[in-house]
Amino acid sequence: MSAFSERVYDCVRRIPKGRIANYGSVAALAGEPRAARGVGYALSHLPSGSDVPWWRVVNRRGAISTSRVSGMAQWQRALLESEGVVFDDAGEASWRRFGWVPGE
DNA sequence: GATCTGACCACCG
DNA sequence: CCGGTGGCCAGAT
Repeated sequence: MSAFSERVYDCVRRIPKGRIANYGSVAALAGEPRAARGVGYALSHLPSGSDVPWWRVVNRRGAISTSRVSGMAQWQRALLESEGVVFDDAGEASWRRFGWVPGE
């Protein structure tokens, strides 16, 4: 694994339960402010048995970005809702309430 | 080793 | 407000 991926996983592990973070923020914390794409890749190929709460990572609008992967969106949404995150009619979580601010 | 692709985002126009 | 473009990372062909 590259150092970047390691940092990404570490940052994602820091996300508190019931909170969400976006790819951009995670990338920034990992040292690459514009590497959101790399974050998506890293999370899409997570090592089996990893303790990384990937489901707490959503897109900039607070919506599920895993729609591209069949079945994933439903799964992720269920996990987040079980942690207390609420999605509105647009399928977006209230960033103001659940958004994780690094350093909190 | 070049090119494409993918759970994306910021920056212009 | 919407659309195009560039930029980042890692794996696949």
